[in-house]
Amino acid sequence: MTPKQAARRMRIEAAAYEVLSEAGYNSASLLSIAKRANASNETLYNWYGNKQGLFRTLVESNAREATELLRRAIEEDAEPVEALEALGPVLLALVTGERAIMLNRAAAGDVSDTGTLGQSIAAAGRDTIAPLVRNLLRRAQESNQIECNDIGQAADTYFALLIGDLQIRRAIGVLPPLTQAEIADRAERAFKQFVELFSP
Amino acid sequence: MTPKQAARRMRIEAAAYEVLSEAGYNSASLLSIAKRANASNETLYNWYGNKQGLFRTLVESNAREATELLRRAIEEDAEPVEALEALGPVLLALVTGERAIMLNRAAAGDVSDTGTLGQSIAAAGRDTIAPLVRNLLRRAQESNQIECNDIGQAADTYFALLIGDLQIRRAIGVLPPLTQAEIADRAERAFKQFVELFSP
DNA sequence: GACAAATCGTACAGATGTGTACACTTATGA
DNA sequence: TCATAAGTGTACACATCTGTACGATTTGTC
Repeated sequence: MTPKQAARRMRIEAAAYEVLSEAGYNSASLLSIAKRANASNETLYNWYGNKQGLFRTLVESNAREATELLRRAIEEDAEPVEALEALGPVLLALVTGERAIMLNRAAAGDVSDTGTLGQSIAAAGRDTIAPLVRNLLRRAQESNQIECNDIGQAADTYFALLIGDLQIRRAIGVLPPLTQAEIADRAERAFKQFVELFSP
Repeated sequence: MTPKQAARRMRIEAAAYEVLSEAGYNSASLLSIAKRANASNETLYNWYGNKQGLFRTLVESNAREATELLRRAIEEDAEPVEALEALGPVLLALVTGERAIMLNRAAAGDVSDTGTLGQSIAAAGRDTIAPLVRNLLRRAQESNQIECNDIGQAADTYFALLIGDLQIRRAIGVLPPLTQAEIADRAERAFKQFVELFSP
């Protein structure tokens, strides 16, 4: 893979996001993406196989960046409860952000087709983050900062309080992107409510 | 509108659900729906205008039934807290049910197109239910059964605890339909946590 | 600089969707 | 019973997407 090819790939994936944003998943044909990227559609077919393949790589690279960001937000703090508090705004901004929402819409459109996009999103998203949060909660439990029988259920409750139905409302287009202030508010409230529910 | 026409409409809308279920929103063409219903596509265009129009009526009739169901669940109990407890499983079953999820997927696919489906879902769904819940909470507050500064925020918290990210996970196809037991469990847990957070 | 590989631009066949048109059939109502 | 309205089945023009093909051009490598 030459540097030029890497740049080409970035240009193509940027074009894919642009077209996805303007036209939506159904109307985002490989042809239109190729044109936007000044690339040949034959190249796209060679590289990604088909539309699902292209968007699957989008999901994966997006998730890789996101996971890295979250991992940093968590591991900067040695103190688990503080780490949880720091995680909130970052995670909330990510999952309600424009890119994540567009990819979720794409996955919803792909369910009756291949269903692979949703699987990729879940695998790289929740299935990667939830274990991190469970670890955090386990450490908090061991140092008697929180109290719960079922770590998994506690993690679920945290996600529910933090994210709630924001994602689906963003996905169906009835909720504009959240402002920084809204994100901070909601994350703080979710954290406080979580602590209230699970404090010893 | 003759009875025969009403039956025809029901047949067409049932066909629309069938095709939607099998092929997804993008692939559900008016032509395929017309064929499935043994109807002429010209009739569909006359009656509904276009694809969005057809699915918008689906959303609206589905929401009308759902709201009626919820209103009954609430108003059977004079006691607001009991009504809230009774509402949980009904609401959860509705919003994670196959029809609601298919319509949400359709709305996600329609965002970059007309965006009207999402608006209809929100108008007939959350925007209709939330006021009912807020009324319930206000009554509970007046009889000192719960305590909160902001009714709207409390209602949000209730929805977050009850529904969480189940809808989006159902929509992208990574979560199978919930069983009766799962619905009952989750509703009970959400109710208990809500009470714990907002009891005086 | 020359050769080989990768990529572009364009074209193509086949399939499908949209929205409209029209002759023929069925239902509605006086 | 008969005239009018409504609906069916089929066809059409137009547009678009998919996946493939191929000569021309650019890029990487020796």
